[in-house]
Amino acid sequence: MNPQAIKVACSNCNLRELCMPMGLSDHDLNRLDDLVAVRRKVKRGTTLFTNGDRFTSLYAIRTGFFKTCLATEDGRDQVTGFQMAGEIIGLDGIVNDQHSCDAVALEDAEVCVMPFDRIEEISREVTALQTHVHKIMSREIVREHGVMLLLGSMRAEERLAAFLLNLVQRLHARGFSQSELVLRMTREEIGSYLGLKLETVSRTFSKFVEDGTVEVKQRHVRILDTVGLQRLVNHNQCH
Amino acid sequence: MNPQAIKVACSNCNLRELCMPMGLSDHDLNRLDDLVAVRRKVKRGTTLFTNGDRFTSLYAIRTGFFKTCLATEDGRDQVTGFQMAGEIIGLDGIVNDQHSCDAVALEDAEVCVMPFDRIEEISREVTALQTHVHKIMSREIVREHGVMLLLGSMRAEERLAAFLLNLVQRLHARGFSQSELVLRMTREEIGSYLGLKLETVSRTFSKFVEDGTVEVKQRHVRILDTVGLQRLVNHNQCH
DNA sequence: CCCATGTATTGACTCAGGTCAAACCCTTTA
DNA sequence: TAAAGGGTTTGACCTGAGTCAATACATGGG
Repeated sequence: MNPQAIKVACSNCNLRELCMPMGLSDHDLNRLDDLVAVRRKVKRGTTLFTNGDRFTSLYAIRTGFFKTCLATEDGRDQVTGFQMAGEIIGLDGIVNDQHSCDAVALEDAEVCVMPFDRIEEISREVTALQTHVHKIMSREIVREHGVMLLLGSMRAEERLAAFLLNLVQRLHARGFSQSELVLRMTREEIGSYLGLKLETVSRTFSKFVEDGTVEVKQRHVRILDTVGLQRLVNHNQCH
Repeated sequence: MNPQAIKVACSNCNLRELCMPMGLSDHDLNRLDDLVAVRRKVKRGTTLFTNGDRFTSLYAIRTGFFKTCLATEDGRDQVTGFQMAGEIIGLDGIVNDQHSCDAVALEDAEVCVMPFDRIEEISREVTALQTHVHKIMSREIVREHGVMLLLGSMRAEERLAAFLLNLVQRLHARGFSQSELVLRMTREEIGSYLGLKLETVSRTFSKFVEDGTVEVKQRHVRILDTVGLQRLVNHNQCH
């Protein structure tokens, strides 16, 4: 039996409080059960979709960790986000019926494939889903505003602090520690996301360690002074 | 008679090819005529909405020019975009039922107020509108990806070149010149958007003038070498 | 086990863009 | 007409982050 043929259903998924079905009533939840066509496994280092691929579906991450990135012909490469379980990727493809960035698995991952025409169909009937889809897209817009603020006006330390706090907060919402995390991405990928070179990321980590703000052992990070990091982000040097 | 009570209709709006009704059939178009509740005038320098305002509506710009910006308590201020006729603002408010940025008119403006619950209602029945709303949000996400690329990996000249080309291209789609434009915003606002200080924006303009790429007289800009600007954006220094 | 390879750290030096300050220009108001 | 006040330009100088290079560390394959 094809492993992709296993019947999948949102209604008994352990991510339902976090993912697409968030906030739906039990009744509406059942309507969602034919939303997910199949699940798909994505091996570490491979892409779920790439720039130019025809857009057909949104993807809900079940397990694993992704980056999305924009690569230009002239060799620029910008990481536009890191996504974890319960988050939705593929929204970039809607506008032109083709994807405009790459989604790369940073560790072995599994996603729920949700054909977009089915999403539109169901959300015409299930108001709560319609609203939820709108909120997901709006949330992404607001997140990106935050990244613009970060890239446009923060210094290296502030950027890295904001990045760590954001990651740990999202992990905590998934039941992980508030203070410990394992980075799934390289220093270079962090740097790309934050508009810094990998050396600067490394140096800034070292600075935080010197200050006693965090402990770093390779990709394992323990935050010792959350408030200190928050102060860094919220109070720029003029204050 | 209250000027806001004038009956407004998308079906005979001169922006209908560009704005919310884009791509709708005549039949669907008529369904949109009760989408716009009222029009609202916004004087130069005043806000259409600000951070924290309760979200009720999206706004289609009929005339005038806006900036959206994010202000933080500690005095950072990031311009997240500039919007012109036919563009939709307010998408940031959907996710938390309140706006998370300010929309400021840079010149006297008029917008069509579209209550969001009505948008959701109509788009449950008019598939083309549903799709269009999704595309508008996706377009905004993709636009912001582009800004992240700009802020994360471009040098000052490349940023300003990309900015000018983007503006002139959008103006051209509205029937204006491909090579001449009037900036509606200050150097400081351009700088905020591009992650640069106003002095750097000014210097970079001067550099372009020296190179014969553009002519600048105050806020009037004439692009003399579009291809040169495109080369700047597309080929970074390694190539 | 060692070696190869990808990743990370650290140091020395450079430079693009920021900062501070002065001068200028254009518009508005008295 | 002058004075005031945004907004803009330009110069001189400074600094945070980039660049280049050497070294160290970790992991997986043979």
